[in-house]
Amino acid sequence: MSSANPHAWSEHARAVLARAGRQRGGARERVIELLARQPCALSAVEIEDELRARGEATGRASIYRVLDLLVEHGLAERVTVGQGQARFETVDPTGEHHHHLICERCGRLVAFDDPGLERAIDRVGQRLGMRVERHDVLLRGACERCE
Amino acid sequence: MSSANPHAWSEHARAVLARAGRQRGGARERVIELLARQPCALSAVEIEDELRARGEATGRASIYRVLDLLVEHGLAERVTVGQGQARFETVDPTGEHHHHLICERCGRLVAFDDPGLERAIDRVGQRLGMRVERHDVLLRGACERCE
DNA sequence: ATAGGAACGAGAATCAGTCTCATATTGTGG
DNA sequence: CCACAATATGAGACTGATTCTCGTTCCTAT
Repeated sequence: MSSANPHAWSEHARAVLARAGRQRGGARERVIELLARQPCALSAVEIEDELRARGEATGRASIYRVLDLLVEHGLAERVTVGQGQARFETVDPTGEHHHHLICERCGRLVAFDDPGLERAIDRVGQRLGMRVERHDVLLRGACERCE
Repeated sequence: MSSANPHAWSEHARAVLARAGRQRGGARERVIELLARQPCALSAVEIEDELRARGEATGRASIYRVLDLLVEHGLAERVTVGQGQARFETVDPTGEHHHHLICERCGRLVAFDDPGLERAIDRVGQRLGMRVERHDVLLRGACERCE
């Protein structure tokens, strides 16, 4: 789930990085632009392939660097959906966040948010005396279309 | 978190696999026995090393095969904690399950369960019209010791 | 005891992700 | 506009986990 306005996110991302003293660069620009217009999380390999397909081939190392940088600055989130690869998606500047639900029939990945779930997680953290800084929730099952 | 009674789990696992028409075999037996007595999730590599250390060296392919088989039959669960490797742990035959909380300072992995969280997840599924068959929850932060 | 399907194991292959290092860009101060 | 120092980039080697291949060995129902 990218922000409703892809442009807003990419602008925001550029601003945050500039403020952090980062110079601009082609690879970064390409990754940011691509990520900005995605409806849901992409893996690094998908990004690499997609950029190459568009004739904007970009070094793998740069892609991972940009992704790390975005995550580090809270601009993107690393989503671990499957077994072996991480996916990345933009984080809404307003701070809203969400979780995913994956249909094990068709592979569709859907984002959702739920205040009740967030509250339940907060309570767990308190109960266990742990400072929960982040949490990943992934629901697996059959989506409406596949049921 | 294995079942309170490791013996019960390994017996159960053997029974389920026998019922499924699987033959017995040394590698499987070794992995099941090892898994049965673990307090928490082990990675495939840890299993391989631990077995070798005990003089029960077992082929890597067999370990992964056994693990897949266990997951397939609902006897074990794949827990994706970090970036690059999966961990596996026994699933209690009674159906009870739990989630994990990882301390990002010391790497300690702790299991917990929480009915409130389960209820919140059920509600999300209903609200979204999805049949949620499984769910993964991972809380990341600082544990009491590290805070 | 034996045939045929399972299970095994060694090691090669794959795949995501990381690292290295030489080169190219960027932005600042002059 | 120029030089320079900091940063960004890319090719490709490398790593570590997992998967694949395939010949061998083990089970178990006749």
